[in-house]
Amino acid sequence: MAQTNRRTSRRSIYLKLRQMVLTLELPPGAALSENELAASLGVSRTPVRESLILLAQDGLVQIFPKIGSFVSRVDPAQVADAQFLREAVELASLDALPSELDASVVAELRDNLGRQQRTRLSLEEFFELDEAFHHGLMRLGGHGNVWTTVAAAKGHLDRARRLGLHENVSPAVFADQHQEIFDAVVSGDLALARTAMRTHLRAVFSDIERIRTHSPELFATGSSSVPVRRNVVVWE
Amino acid sequence: MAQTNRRTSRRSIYLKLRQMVLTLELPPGAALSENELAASLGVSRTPVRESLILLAQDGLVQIFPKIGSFVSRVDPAQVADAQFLREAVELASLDALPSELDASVVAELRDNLGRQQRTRLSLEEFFELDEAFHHGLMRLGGHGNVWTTVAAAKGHLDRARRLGLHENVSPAVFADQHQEIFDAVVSGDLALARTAMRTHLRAVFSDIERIRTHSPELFATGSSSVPVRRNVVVWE
DNA sequence: CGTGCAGTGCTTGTATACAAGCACCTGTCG
DNA sequence: CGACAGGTGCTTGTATACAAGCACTGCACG
Repeated sequence: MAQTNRRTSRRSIYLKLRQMVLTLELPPGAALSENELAASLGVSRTPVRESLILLAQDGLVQIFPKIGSFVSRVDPAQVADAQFLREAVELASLDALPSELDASVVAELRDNLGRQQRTRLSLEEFFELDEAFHHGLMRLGGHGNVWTTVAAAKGHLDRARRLGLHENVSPAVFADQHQEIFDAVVSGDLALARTAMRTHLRAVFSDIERIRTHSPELFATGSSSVPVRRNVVVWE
Repeated sequence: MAQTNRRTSRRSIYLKLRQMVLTLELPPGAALSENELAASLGVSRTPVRESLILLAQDGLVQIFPKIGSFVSRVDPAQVADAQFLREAVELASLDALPSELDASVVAELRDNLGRQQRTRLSLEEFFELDEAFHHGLMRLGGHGNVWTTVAAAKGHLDRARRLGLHENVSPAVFADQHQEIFDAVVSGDLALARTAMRTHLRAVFSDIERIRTHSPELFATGSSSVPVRRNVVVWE
């Protein structure tokens, strides 16, 4: 979707920061100083600032003029919105599956599922496979590009999911659900595929409330977002 | 969705330019010079530039480093993507309608439909009512916030629609379809509502190919987007 | 006449300087 | 001892200067 594949420092910084936010390396609520980021990245404020503006439009960062920029807390309402959007789009994509599936994509998905079953799998590796799997399913329906929009809108959902998997749930459960969806798709059983997909997506979603009770400080509390100035560190 | 309600010149410029692009006041392919815009708006390049970056992420502007920025041509593929996303989300929203509808929203929609039937209605007025109508329907299903995401993603679709209505199609047809959807919703006939909605959205969509044959220069041609430097005007 | 090549003027990308404002800290005064 | 006022250091917003590069123009040369 994004048109600038040109390599500019703004783009690389944007991707880097976005990755750090989504992986919780930059946790919700963390303060982001344009000056600090610029210094640590070895560039000026300009590209850093422009990256933060993009992240703010993604809803991953909140910018308070003259106060500061912060990694946005996970907003349960936005998580629910992202879930609704994702379910609507992915189910509709299943309905749009052609009778003859693209063999290369099917093979790719099969390979992907094999990797998901590996025992030694880091969280990040699993998420990467998960993303590729769902994206691949939408490509089968001919709407691979729409995944970009869904992916952009589900930032909050992704962070909540990572919180969930940080706890104790094994990715194996989700891997099995992926396999079930895939089997239904290749066998042409659309009704089963829809049911399996819906079950899968909602299983992912249901974990969030549990996490919220565990780590309420990572979630937004209603509408009163409280920006907290980072303590000034004095060196002497 | 956007978090900065603070009044900054960047935000106002962004909204203004976005409006101008969506209303075709800035036609597809038009060159956007940061310097010219800054001069005409009476500000520096910085806020203008940041606005263009936001518009680029929306897919409404293409920025070619060291070459120029241009209002993106209407990409039929992106139009189709937006159509798919919109249909998926709006139909899913109908499925999520509660048994008891919010009376105030229903009244608002009824009033909206009344205005749509007025004879003397400018194109912009109709589009505003159309937006509010579809947004209201999603609010009935409890997913009003998702409309923001859909609205952001359907920039290409909106411009194509405007091109379509610029020709000769009367908004009255669409107004009647809106009425049909609304009647089905309030009567609780979900199946009819779904059918009517799908018919409506696809009717809107079907016009695009016709427009494309009329004004091919407004559409993107495959992948080879050709940025054309604006002729230099010499004053002497 | 055709071709190549430097000049010129625009473009966006980046860096830096200045402006405006919030929050905390601290000293002073009641 | 408490409260208020101003200093201080950070924040982001905006303006400006410089850097790098593309594309066209027009002249020179074969």
